[in-house]
Amino acid sequence: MSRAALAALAVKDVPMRTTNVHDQVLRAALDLFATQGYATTSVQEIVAAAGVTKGAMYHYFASKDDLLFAIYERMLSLQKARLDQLVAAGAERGDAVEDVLRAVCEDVVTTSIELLAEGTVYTRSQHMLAPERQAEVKRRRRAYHDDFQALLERGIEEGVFRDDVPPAVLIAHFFSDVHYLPQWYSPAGPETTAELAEQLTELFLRGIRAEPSATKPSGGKAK
Amino acid sequence: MSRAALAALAVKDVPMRTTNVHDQVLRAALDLFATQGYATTSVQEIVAAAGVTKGAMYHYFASKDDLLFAIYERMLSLQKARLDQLVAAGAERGDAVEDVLRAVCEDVVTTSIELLAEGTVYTRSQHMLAPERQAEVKRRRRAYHDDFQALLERGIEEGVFRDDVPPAVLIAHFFSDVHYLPQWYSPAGPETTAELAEQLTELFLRGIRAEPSATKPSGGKAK
DNA sequence: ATCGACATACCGTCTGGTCGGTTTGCACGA
DNA sequence: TCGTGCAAACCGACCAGACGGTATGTCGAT
Repeated sequence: MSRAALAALAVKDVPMRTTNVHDQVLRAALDLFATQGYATTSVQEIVAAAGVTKGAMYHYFASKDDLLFAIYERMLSLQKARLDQLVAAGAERGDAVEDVLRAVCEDVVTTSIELLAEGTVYTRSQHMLAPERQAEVKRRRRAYHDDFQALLERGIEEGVFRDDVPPAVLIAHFFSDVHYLPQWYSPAGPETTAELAEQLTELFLRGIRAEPSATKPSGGKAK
Repeated sequence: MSRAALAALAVKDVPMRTTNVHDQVLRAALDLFATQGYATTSVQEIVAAAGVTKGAMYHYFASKDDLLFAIYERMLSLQKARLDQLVAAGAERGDAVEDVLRAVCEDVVTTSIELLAEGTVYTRSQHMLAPERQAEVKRRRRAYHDDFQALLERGIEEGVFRDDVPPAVLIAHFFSDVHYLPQWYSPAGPETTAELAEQLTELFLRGIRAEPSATKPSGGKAK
């Protein structure tokens, strides 16, 4: 059931509204922002690429900034929903922390590859957002990290993850991989998305696992 | 000796020319580009912050783009020089691959923290460079990665690093940490730079080491 | 007749870059 | 020591154009 629910959260299903213009403009903006950057893309270019007029665009969006924020909003909502979904499913099944974390990490990588253009924009253009919007993005990302951190801390308490590195560093270590994807990953490359997600997740997990030596007396829960 | 040579490559020693104006303008540009972004910073702002006039600036720099490229140039030269230095020193001493790699990684992290502003600009503004300049940056970074990859491949051949993940993925896994630093690291944070460099390097190395099981018959070289 | 969905023409602002001119630093001959 | 010449350093007013955004109008559906 939860698996089906997760599948229902596929990228394409997150609404870009039903209006055609809204849709088209946002798609064109995402594409242009990702390839040319926000500042170097004019509203004229966007509406031309979308096949609409400036009047139409400004009927649906308050400003160019609004257009940019819509891209962030969509991405943040989607990723947060998937994370919540996976954590809830893991809790329901009583999965071991490491299994939940592995599922989460692989999902984040996979989703980030599907949202490669959004990822490019996210990294490059965050500082172009209006200050209040920037704060909103930070707030949302913070909320996301908190959920992720809770997972890590549970693992640390259970003794399966190392406790000699601050959780903040562990988080940065993982999300660096995710945020770096748009800068090197090419769909034309040799690996499949799933393989890459597995590999990156494995590298991360291997790095953060507690040393097998000096196991605590607390009962280890086998898978 | 090589240690002294490395120390001689400190950040501050890389020339920003001796002319005061050149110096001042570049510093102001770096600062503003890092905080506001390239496109949203006007030449007027830069020269005002540097305390010079536009005429003076255009006497030393051909264009705004030139200003941006100078920042990249400086950073790339410095990092490449340090990498070469460390690899050469390791070869001279006959160090084990893992020790050389550890030294390199820690140095990259440390240097990247010293060049935090440059790192911010690097990630955000690469697409604003003139196409030829963009290609030049890519070329330089490629050269850097090739040296790094040689190190990894030597380790893989010797059996100390895992061979079930492509080197390209291993490289991305490490440099993601480096490139992500400007987005989360704060000098006001709890860890010292050296600690953080050690931690990130350790996480990386732990991830890429070959499994201790199934050791190859080739003689393992103990440290 | 009212309203949402657009189209079109237009505006004020700001930008990167230029250019003619002036000042400064300095070698050199008398 | 002083003038002289000359190039490099520097000034700042100016420009052409592009940009985000708006005001006003049209049109079909209800």
